Formats: sequence, C-alpha cells, structure tokens
Amino acid sequence: MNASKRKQNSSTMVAVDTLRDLIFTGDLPAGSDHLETELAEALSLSRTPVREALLVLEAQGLVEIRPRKGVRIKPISPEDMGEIYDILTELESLAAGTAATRDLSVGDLAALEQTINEMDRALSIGDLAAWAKADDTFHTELVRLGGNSRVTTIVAMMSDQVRRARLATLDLRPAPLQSNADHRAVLTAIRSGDAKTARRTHHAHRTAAKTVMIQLIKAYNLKTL
Amino acid sequence: MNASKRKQNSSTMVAVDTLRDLIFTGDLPAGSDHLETELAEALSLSRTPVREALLVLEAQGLVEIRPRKGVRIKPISPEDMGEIYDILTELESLAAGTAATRDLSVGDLAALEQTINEMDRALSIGDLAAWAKADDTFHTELVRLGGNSRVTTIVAMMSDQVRRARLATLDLRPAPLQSNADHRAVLTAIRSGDAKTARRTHHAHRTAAKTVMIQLIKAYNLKTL
DNA sequence: TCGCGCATTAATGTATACATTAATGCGGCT
DNA sequence: AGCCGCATTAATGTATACATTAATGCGCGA
Repeated sequence: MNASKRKQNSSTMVAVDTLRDLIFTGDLPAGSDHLETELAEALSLSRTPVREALLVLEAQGLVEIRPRKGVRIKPISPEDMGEIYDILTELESLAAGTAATRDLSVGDLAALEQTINEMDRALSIGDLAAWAKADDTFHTELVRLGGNSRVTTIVAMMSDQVRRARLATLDLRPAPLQSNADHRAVLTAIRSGDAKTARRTHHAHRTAAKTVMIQLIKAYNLKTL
Repeated sequence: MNASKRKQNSSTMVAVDTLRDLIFTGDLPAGSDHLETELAEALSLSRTPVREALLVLEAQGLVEIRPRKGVRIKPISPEDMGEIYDILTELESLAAGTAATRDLSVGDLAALEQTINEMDRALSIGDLAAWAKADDTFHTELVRLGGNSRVTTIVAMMSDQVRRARLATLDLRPAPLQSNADHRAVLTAIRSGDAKTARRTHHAHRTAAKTVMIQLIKAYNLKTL
C-alpha cells in the first residue's frame, strides 16, 4: 500500500508520498480541510516543501487548493466515479489491445497470469483485501504491457482517485466471481495476439465493473467517498 | 494563443501561463535547458513562484525538472506522438459517443458546426493557421460536449504536448481535405443521437490523423519537435 | 603523464521572514 | 435594532537567506 513517486529523497517528494498515504489510509479523510501550517507541522517540515507537494497532489486530482479555506482532500462523487470508470475503460482497453500486438516476454505474461491466480486464491478463502490488491496489480500490469507510458500514468492517477472508494465499498459488493473469468479471457486473447478480442473483452469487463459500482452507490445512497 | 489556467492572479499562475506561452511560441525551444534563476529573472519574479509553476508544468508534461541540469523543455519524439495520438483517439471518441447520447442545446451544436464551417473557409483560402485554430476548437468543443470533465482536462494536456509539433508540421502536411468530411459525419451522428457511429467515425478520423502525422515524421526524418 | 580525490562553487532544496489578502467581528452610524 | 464599513488577524503568497548537494577542475601523488 505504499506510495509511488520515489523520484528523489527531497522533502517535497517525501511530503507527496506521505500525504498520499495519509489520504489513502483515511488519516486525512475525504472532504476534510487542512491548513498548510498544520500539514507542515504534522510532517515536521517547513511550509515550502508541503506547498510544493500539495501542488503536485492537486495536479494528480487528489486535493483541491482553496486559498484561505484550507486544502481539501477531494471526495469522490458518483459522477466522478462515472467519469473515472469511463476513462479507465477506454485506456485500459487500448492497452489490452496493443499488448496483444507486441511480443511480450513469457515472464511478463506469466506475471499477469500469476495475479489472476492470486485473485482466485484470495476469493476462495474470502480475503477481499488480497483480492483487491491482486486486481489492482493485474490492471496496473496490463496497462504497463500496453507500452504507452502516458496511459500508464493517467490510469494510475485515475485509479488513485477512486482507490479509497473502491476499498470502502469492498465488502458491500457481490463477490467478483465473473471478474476473473474476464481476466483470463483477456490474457488468453493477448497470448494469442488477438488485439480486437483483448480490447473488446476488457472493455466489457470494465463496463460491467462500472455498472456494479454505480448500482452500489445508488443502493447505499453514497454521496461522497 | 493565450493560456488556460486563470485560476487566480497569483504570481505562480502568472508564471505558469507565461511559461506555457513561451514554450508554445518557441521562445523556450524544445530541448533547451533553463535554470530556475534565469527564468525567475526573465519573469521578474523570485524563484519561489517559478519553482511552483515548473512543478505544475512538469505535471502537465511540458517540462522536465532535472536537478542541477536545468529545467528541460520537453521535446516530442515520434514515439511520444504515437502515444499521445492513441490517447486522443480513445478519449475523444468516448466523448463523441457520449455527446451523442446527451441532449445538447442547439447552441452547442451550432457552435460545433460553426467551427467546421470556419475550417472550410480557412481551407478554401489556404489559411492553414486559421484552419489549425478552428480544428483545435472543434476538438476541444467536441470533448467538452462529451461532458466528462476529466476527459476534457486530459485531452487538453495531451493536445498541449503536441501543439508545437502540430504547428511546426502544418505546412508540410497534405491539405486536410478529408478531415472536414469526417467532422461533419461526426456532427451528424451526434445530432441524430447515434452514439456508435459518432464514436466509430471519430475514432477512424483520429486514427487517420495519426497515420498522416507518423508518415510525415518518417518522411522528413524528424526526431524531436 | 595519468588518474584519483578533495576543494570549490554553482545550482537546487529548505526554512524563514515579510507582504498581501480575504474572512471576521466590532463599533458606529442611521 | 439592523447594517455598513473598517480594523484586526489569520492564512496564504512571495522573497530571501541559508543548507545541501553534485558537478567541476585543480593539484598531488603514483
């Protein structure tokens, strides 16, 4: 569950990583406001690197800087969820398709399959957290195999934005049984170099996931997450 | 040709806008390196807002911060171009499709048609710069009508990254005659609420644009732009 | 002479001091 | 009594001073 951007060990990047983690863990809850000074204090840093970190996090869509009202940890509304799922659907499907056209190393393919097996294992023992983690890895890896670095970055950003919500609703959802059949189908298509099928299958998979999430939100009348 | 983010009149945002413009006009050429101090000097600001602006621009993919080597104005390689066009293809097509499902005001549709007419006019008098501007407006407006704010943001970012390259190759390209037929077809599909056709047509349009650009790059052996 | 390592220094990274601004409430005016 | 406007002040925005770091070149030794 740790952070991503270990570009350097500058205080700014430490602040970025730390704040990200605090957001994901809920220590900085969605919708809450925070003064630069407080955050600087909390991280034992001066305001400068914290300000810089906040600018980065704002660019990543995780916080909103509202001068004199504090930095708001951006909540996710049902509409946001819809927007993000639509983007993930398109870009991941693109990646799935191009992954099928590249000749991937057996290692890469094996790694992908490994995450699918892990999801099966996790599901069989009812460990939803482990399933979620493996699912995340699968999607991340899939996108990486697509070979478009910008897609990878954007998908990571969007996934981060819904991470909290996904975790929060994890045990409200029906067990994702169909999910893994989809994953295997995508993998098979990629293995056989069938870009069209890989793309279409993954697209359907993601579209279904969106539907589930939206219905969940309606059913529980969740406003923000 | 002016900038976008008029969030406030803070020095940081002024710096963001100014630097963006300097990049687009080529005053800060692709691939060139610049010290924070120089840039601060040039903008008559202290390093602080300039540093903050650079962080924002880095997040937008326009510059790369390379400690002790200066800030590099990111050049666009043929590979980058391919990545970006692929993303634009997917996200704009998504937008075209959803635009067709929403009931848009006649004003919105008229505005879109207006840009198409403007492209025709510009082409008929051989004013490529005007054509490019109208084309840009068309795509921006189309995406806006899709109603997904994140798609709008991402497409704007990606478009910015290739803006220089598009302008630079403007008069190397064959006259974009097919282009406007495509635009009209997309508009018609949106008008008639035919999401599938809107999406597919725009997808084909963008894919063709990518091909043209890639061949252009090969033909002229352009390495970075 | 060649190469290694340290001193120098230029650039960035960080802290802090200072300026500006907008929210807040108080006081006076009507 | 209600409301307008100014003073207060807390927060952000900006500049600058200071710390750290990595590139550079010089000098010493082999």
